[in-house]
Amino acid sequence: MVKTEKIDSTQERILAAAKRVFLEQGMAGARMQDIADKAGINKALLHYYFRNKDKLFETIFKEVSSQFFPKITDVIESDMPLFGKIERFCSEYIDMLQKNSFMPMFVLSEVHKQPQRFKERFWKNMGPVLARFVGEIEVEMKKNKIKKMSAGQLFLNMVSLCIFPFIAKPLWMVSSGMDEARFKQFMEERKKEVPKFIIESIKN
Amino acid sequence: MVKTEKIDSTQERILAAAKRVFLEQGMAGARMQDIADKAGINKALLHYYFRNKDKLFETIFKEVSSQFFPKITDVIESDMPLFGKIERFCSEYIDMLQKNSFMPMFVLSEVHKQPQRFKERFWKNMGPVLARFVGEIEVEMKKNKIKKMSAGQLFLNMVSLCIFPFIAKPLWMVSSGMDEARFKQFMEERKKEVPKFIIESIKN
DNA sequence: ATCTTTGTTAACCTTTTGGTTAAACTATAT
DNA sequence: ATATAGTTTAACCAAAAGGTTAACAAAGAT
Repeated sequence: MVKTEKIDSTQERILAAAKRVFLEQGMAGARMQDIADKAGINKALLHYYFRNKDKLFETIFKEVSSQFFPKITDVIESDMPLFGKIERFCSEYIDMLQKNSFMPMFVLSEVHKQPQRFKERFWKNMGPVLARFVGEIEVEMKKNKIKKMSAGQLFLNMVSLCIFPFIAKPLWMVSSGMDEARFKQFMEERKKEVPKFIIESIKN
Repeated sequence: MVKTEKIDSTQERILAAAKRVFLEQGMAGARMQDIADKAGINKALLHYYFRNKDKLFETIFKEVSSQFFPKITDVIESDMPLFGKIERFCSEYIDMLQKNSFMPMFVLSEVHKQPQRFKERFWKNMGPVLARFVGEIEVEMKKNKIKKMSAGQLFLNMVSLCIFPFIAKPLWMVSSGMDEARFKQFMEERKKEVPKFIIESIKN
């Protein structure tokens, strides 16, 4: 029906605008007026759809963060060899971040400012996912396929190498003189470089 | 003289308070009243010392960011072998960040929000520093001491592994269940783990 | 002693910002 | 046609936040 279509389109325009503004400015820096403008609507209408800034933010944060925490499960449960899994994880994760390059800064910055709130509202069953990956790594170590090292450190290395470049992107572009296209290409190379770098380091 | 001492002590209390608040909340989230309270003074006095929020922020940002951008020069110009330099760089940098763990998120988040402003006001002669390090790496590659790879990628890997853990610290603590002490220990181990990880990967 | 400069405060002003209201418009069902 | 429920807006409000003023205190300089 026409009605539903229109409701959806307005709501979607709001969500799209809110996402853009929140990702760029963060919760504290975002202005409701700015969101309304970018959605092409009146500010009151914003409050009609989402009672207040907090509710709107939470909606966006939920959506964005659910994407940010990668579904490692798929990769782990596949029956590839460990190195293949690392390759796939890095490559797919970097690829996803490339399409949402503001995501890491947004999520981590907000968690940074309100870790307690984050823990209470968003941290459901993320623990097991990490634990499973760490577990698998430890198995490979015992089988002597890879060097002995802290699985936690290795995991942190992996995500650091994938995520950090997007957090440092503006700084990196300014200091290296790369433009958007060149940066994209640089990240493209990284999809292969990062897993190679990791595997080279841990293989026995 | 007594006079100067008192001026300094008030100004220093302001700067200390401002640093704390800006590092925790960022420019947009920081409140002048909050800074005044934490410095134990009237809000008007804040404006007496620093004309406005922007000026105060700039003062803090300058100070913090100058620390954040490490003086690689020292390390590079020393006549250690490359691997020694990498070890020293990582270890010293992680050590410094451990004493200022909010620094990375603060600097990068602000650069992220206003890259243009940052470029104009703060980006003086940082280029050469990076270039020099990259240059040295390329020399080692030609001497076949290390594997051939993009020096830019390698440099980005290095800083990623050093900096990212502090950006993800709150998230990591929540998801791994580490407390402050355990995290500190974890980072302590990292001072050796990171350079080891890198060297293991690049050595020929 | 008193004049001047510097430091400090309480009270006030202005702008920004999140949020509300009441009225108008739209579409659909009766 | 008209009642009704949902959508949209202009105008408004209250609180928060940045910033200013004018008066007062402290310390030196004359």
